Amino acid sequence: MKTRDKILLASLELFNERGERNVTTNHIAAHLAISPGNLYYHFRNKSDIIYEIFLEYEKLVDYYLDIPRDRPLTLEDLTFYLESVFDGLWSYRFFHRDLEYLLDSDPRLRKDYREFTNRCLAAISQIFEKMSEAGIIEPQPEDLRSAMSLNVWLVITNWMAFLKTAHAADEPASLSLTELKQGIYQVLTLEIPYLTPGYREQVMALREKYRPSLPEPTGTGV
Amino acid sequence: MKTRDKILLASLELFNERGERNVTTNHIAAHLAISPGNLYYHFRNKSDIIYEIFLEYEKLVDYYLDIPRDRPLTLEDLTFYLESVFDGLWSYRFFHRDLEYLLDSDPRLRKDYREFTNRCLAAISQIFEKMSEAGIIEPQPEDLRSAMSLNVWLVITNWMAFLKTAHAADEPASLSLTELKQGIYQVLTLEIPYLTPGYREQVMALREKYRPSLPEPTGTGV
DNA sequence: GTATTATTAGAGTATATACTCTAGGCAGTC
DNA sequence: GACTGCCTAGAGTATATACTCTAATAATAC
Repeated sequence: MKTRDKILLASLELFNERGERNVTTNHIAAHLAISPGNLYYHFRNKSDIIYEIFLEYEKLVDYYLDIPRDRPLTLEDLTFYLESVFDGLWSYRFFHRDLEYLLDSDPRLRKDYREFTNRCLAAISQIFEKMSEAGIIEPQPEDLRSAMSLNVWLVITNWMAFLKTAHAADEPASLSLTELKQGIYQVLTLEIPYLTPGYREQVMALREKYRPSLPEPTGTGV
Repeated sequence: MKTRDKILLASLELFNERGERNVTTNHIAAHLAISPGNLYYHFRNKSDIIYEIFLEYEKLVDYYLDIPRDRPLTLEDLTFYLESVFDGLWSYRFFHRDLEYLLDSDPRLRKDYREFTNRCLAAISQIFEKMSEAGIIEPQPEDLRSAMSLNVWLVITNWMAFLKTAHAADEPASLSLTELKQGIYQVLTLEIPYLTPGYREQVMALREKYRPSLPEPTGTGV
């Protein structure tokens, strides 16, 4: 593997583990046992590394959220979208953690991320539309659909942050992909009232699969 | 005003404006035209300052979310809760921005914040319960109510972060309290399907007041 | 007034961080 | 073997950051 790619991979790994704020370029170089000079030969600065990682993330999600135009949506599609999006979120989980700071320090990233958000919102909205065409949910006015899409987006992108704050610091391996996917339970909660009688039970069963195991997802602990 | 209080106030102001990460103790001291030594006479470290600000925030929200036990809830109550919570969010907006980092660097804060979250979730849940008692929304099973409360919490606490990312960097005074309160529109969106026929119109009218003025709240801009 | 305590200034420090610069190695090519 | 272009090492730097230390000043108590 090329040094350049190794740097991207190691950065992503360290960022995810410790948070971008706690990972310096020197850490990354040390982790790879290469010199800082070497790292800076491949990337102009830290922002550039982050930007390239974002491009990967963007590509991945765009790929997942490619909605078929030629056929109606199925429940399997819905499951796939949800699972995929949370997988992506997990793989690039450092990103949403320090989002504001990252966007403030890189105008390119800010612009791209804004467009990315808009694409995601449009995709979510489209999924709703096709779900109603498929008779899974009741049709909704445009208005409501876009407000709901936004709520879905808010829940998805912030579920992880919530989980982290809900955890006690000393809990080992304090966040797992399984836990993260309980976010799907939360997203499906948003859709419950709109389900058609024909699909209600199936979706509720799907939702049940992601129900948090603890009585309270926040884990009062004390 | 005592120096100690001035430090807290200036810190909050600077944190809100520039983000905690971009504000050093030296900045705070300089802003107040006092010496770093003076600042450290009053606070052991930066974490202590943040912790005390959190205590204020906590106190404020706890005060707002004190649910009356002796009488049913009205729509005015609901409006008050929503307005107040977003006011609080606005006044201490730096806090949710760097939340994860802050919690990671101060175990005290982590513990307190977790309990705070649980109290808020309980309050939201209670509001739902009392709203159904008052006949504003249909009664819901405990299960659904707590999942919905969590969604409300996610939307509320992350609405601001979303707004900031949706903004272009160069927009002047890039975030206003008015805009922030469009979050109320999003929260009320969550409740629409559960409204009773008797209250539906009133709540929808209330929601309408907070509707974003732009066609798309994300402001494609380009 | 004097003693005591609370506050303040301001220079200073250890450490970290992002990033630079120079010198050189290594692979291929003629 | 020498030239070229890509890659790498590693020492080094300017700046920032959180925080300390000492001495002086104001406030208060008696």
